[in-house]
Amino acid sequence: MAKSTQNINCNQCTSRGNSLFKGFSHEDSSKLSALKSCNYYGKNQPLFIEGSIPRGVYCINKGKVKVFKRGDEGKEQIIKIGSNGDIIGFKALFSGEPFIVSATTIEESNICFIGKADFLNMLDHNNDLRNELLKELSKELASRASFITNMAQKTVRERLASILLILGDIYKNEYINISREDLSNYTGTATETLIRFLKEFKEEKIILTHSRKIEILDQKKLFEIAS
Amino acid sequence: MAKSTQNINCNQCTSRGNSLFKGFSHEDSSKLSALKSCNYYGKNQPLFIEGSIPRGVYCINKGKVKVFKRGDEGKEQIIKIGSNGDIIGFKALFSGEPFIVSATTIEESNICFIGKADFLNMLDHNNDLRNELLKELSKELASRASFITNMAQKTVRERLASILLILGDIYKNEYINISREDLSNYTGTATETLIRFLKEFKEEKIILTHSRKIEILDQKKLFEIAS
DNA sequence: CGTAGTATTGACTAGGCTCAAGGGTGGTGG
DNA sequence: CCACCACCCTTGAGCCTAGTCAATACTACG
Repeated sequence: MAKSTQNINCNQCTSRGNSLFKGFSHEDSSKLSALKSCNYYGKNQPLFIEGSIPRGVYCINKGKVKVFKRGDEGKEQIIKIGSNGDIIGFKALFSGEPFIVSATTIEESNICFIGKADFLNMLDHNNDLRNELLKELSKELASRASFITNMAQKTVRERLASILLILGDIYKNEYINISREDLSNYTGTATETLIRFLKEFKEEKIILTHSRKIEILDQKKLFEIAS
Repeated sequence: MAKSTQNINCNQCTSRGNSLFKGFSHEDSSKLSALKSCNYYGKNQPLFIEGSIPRGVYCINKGKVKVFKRGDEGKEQIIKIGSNGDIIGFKALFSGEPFIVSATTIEESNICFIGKADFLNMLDHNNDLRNELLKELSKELASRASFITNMAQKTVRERLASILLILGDIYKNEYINISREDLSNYTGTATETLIRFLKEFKEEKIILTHSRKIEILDQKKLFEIAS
C-alpha cells in the first residue's frame, strides 16, 4: 500500500461490494465519490476517540480497525474489528451524542470519510441504503447479544476459540496479525492468560504461530471448543 | 390490572410518551390503534423465543419483559429488561432472520402487537419514526458495548451495583421485584454468588430487602461501587 | 397445613488474575 | 549491514474471586 493518501473512486473500490453501498448504481457511486475524502492511516492511528463528537462516518477501503471501549481503569475492551467494506462510526450519528467507543487502526489502512450531513442526506433519499443500514444495525445488535452471553458464561479457552474463528474470517487468506494485548482485550482476559491458552492450542495442533502471527490449522476443533 | 385483554387506544396510552411513537399525531395514533392488537400476559409467559421467525413488534403498555439469550448449557443471559413504552423485537425485523434472543414477561403485562408489514410500512412513510428508531438502535448498541466492557472488566460486586441502578430506574417508585435467578442471569453470575453480594449490600445499608423485593437506600453508594 | 418452588448459607475448588522476571524481535541509526 | 534498544512476548509462582455442590430455611398458594 502506498504510504500516502490515494483518492479511491467508489466505482473502482474493491471493498464496496462488502459495504452498505453495495447496491449503489454507477451514478450513486460517482456522487458518493465526490462527497467523500480518502486518507491513509499508519499503524495504531486513531480515527476517533470516546467522548468526541461524530462528524461523519468512516468507510474502510483497506486495512483493519479496532473499535473499543475503555473500562474505568483505562483497560481497553475491543468490541469489534472492522476491515474492508466496513463502515465505522455511524451508530453515534443519529443520537447526536458523543462517541462512546474509540476506533484505532491496527495496521496500515486506507479509510474514506463521509460527512454527517451528506450521509444523512443520502439516507433520506435512498431507501435501499436505509434498509441496508437497518439490517447492519440489527446484525450488530445480535452479535453483541451473543458477545455479552459469551462473556458471562464461557471460559477464556472457549472465548478465545470463538475470537480466533472471527479473526480467521476477517484475515481470510492471511495469518492473523494482531498484538497479544489486543487479542487479550478482545477475548476479555489478561495477556498472560491469553498466551497460556494460545500455547495450549499450539500443543494441540490447532494453531501455529509465526512469531506473533497466528495460523489456524484446525478450524473444526476451534468450533468444537467454542461450542 | 385486569387479568384479561384490554384493548388500549394508542391515543390514551400512558406509555406512548416513552415510546418510539411519542411524536405521533392524533391521526397517526388512531391509525396505529387500528393496526395493533393488544394482549394480556400472565407472569413468565413468552412473547417469542430464540430461533422463531419474527412476525411483528411488541409494544409494552404495562409490565416488564426480560430479553435474554441462552448460552450453550441453556443458562439464560438477560440482555435487557423492557418496561412501559419499550418496543421489543424490532431488531430481527429487518434482517428477515430468526430471533437470536427470547423475550418473556416477568410480571403481569399488557402488550400490544404490530404486524411486520404494518410496521415497515409506517417506517417507510414516517421520517420521524425512522429517526426515532435509528436513535433507539444507536442507544441500544452503545448500551451493549458498555455491557460487554462491564462483563469483561468488572467484578460481580461492581456489576451488581450497576444492574441495581438500572433496575432502580426501571422500577421507579416501586421496589425492585425480580427473582434471584433472573437477577443473577442479568448480572452474569451464579445465584448463590449474587445472594452473597446482596447480603453485603444489606449489611452496608445500601439496600433493604422486603422478602424478595429490593429497596435501594443509597443510590450514590451504588454509583461509587459501580464506578 | 402441606408442598413445590425460591431463597439462603456453608464448605470446597478451580479458573484466571497479578506480580515479577526473563526471552525475542523488529526497527533504527551509525 | 550490523548492533543496540525498546517494546512485546512468554513463563513461573502464588493468591483470590467466584463457581459448584450440598444442605437447610422460607414463602406463597392451593
